[in-house]
Amino acid sequence: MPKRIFFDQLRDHLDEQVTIKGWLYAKRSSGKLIFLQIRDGVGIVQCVVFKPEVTAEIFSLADSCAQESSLSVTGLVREHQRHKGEYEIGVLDLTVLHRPVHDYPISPKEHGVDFLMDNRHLWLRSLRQHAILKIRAEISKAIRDYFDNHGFTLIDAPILTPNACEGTSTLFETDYHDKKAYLTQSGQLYMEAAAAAFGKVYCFGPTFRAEKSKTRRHLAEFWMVEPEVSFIDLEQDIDLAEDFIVAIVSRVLEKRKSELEFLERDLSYLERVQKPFPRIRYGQAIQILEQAGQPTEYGQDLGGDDETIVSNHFDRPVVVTHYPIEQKAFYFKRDSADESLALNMDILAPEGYGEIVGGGQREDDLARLSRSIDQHHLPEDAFAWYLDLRRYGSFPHAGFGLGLERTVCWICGLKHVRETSPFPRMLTRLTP
RNA sequence: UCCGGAAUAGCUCAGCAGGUAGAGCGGUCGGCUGUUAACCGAUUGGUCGCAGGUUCGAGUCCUGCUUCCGGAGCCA
Repeated sequence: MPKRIFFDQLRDHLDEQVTIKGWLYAKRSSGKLIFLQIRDGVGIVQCVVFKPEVTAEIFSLADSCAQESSLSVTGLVREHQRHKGEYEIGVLDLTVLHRPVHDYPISPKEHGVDFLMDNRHLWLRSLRQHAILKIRAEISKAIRDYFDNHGFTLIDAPILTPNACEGTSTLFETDYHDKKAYLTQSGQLYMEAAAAAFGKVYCFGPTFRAEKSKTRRHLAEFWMVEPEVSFIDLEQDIDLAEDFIVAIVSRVLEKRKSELEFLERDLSYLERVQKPFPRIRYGQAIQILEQAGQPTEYGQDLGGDDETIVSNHFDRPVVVTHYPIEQKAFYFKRDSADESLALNMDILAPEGYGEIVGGGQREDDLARLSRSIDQHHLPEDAFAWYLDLRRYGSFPHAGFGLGLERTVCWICGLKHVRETSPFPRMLTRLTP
């Protein structure tokens, strides 16, 4: 039997006999011809069974295969008769490795979201999900490559934590040898410790939010990358985030263009993602909202609609800085020019995709940080180790967090983050 | 938690003013030598989400519940 090859190797085996293994994606037949669309995890190839070219047994075997049967096919690689540059296989031999015990639930026609999510383990086999998750994998790799190539050290943050990192969101509670523990919602505080040890660090892993959020932008479990850099200020933090986002987008455009095109993504939006990003202050965002006839009171946080209006004013991601300090988490440093403002920044993705980055400069003064913990009604003893970072060689530092799924959602141009995760965990879904 | 919407065949849906349930797809059988969500013919398929109520009669009207969807708040 000829060597088994994958579909991206077909061009190297033109006019040769090969064996491929995969699953039957679709079948069309026409009397003496059967077209088997077979997926092998890499791609899809058309296998043509022509009655005069195979035994009667092979022909009826091909005719009897149901969707998602696993198959081994041996045949001749040739150019597709209708589509130049594509390859097909003229079948000579066929083995059915497994026949589905029931009809495959996902037909080529339309399905509802709930049904598809119930069948997420099978839905992953579809071309659309394949394209999205290939892009997700590319973005994950681009994230690692960017930081690894810029002098950062990967420091894995713990998943199980004793207390809230930020104290605002609800946490998933679990039992830890008769004590309470919580699933992390951010690795940031640990990254601050690591930044003092390694200078430039990042963590990249799953985080958890138990909020009762039920929107297109929320998951209960999502991946976040959080760089933290010693001796930089807010401006340099924004420079980093900007350079980083441009790098990710250009990598996907370079490596996953065919997937983006399959998803019918308008690439011009992504090609416009170049430095510099517009930078506005929270106060200016409020003005934009007023002019747009969507007045938001100064001091209020920007809602989802507000973010969309603001981001629609620009053709690329927009950086919004200097929010009122009361709105932000306890660890942000105040602006020395106006103590009511935080040295923070959010980056809003274009086209209404909302906040993909949140970050800023951290409070590095022991007394001020201690007071802030107090003002936020947080237990100071839980943050004793964190305050130590301000006791022993305190240093200005800044960082940010970027949500992987929201970034994938934006780059792919999807309507909902649930398709960006292989097995999304949401308010109403823990399975499969 | 709040506001809005939905639940009918395996899937996606239709079912008007209450009168005993329908299409497409899928499955099955048959036809076709180039199909691309193939096509053509036949066929299979239902506790109308659950529990009450109104009525001679409820998929349809009313009440409660459940589940899901969209959004708000919160956030990445």
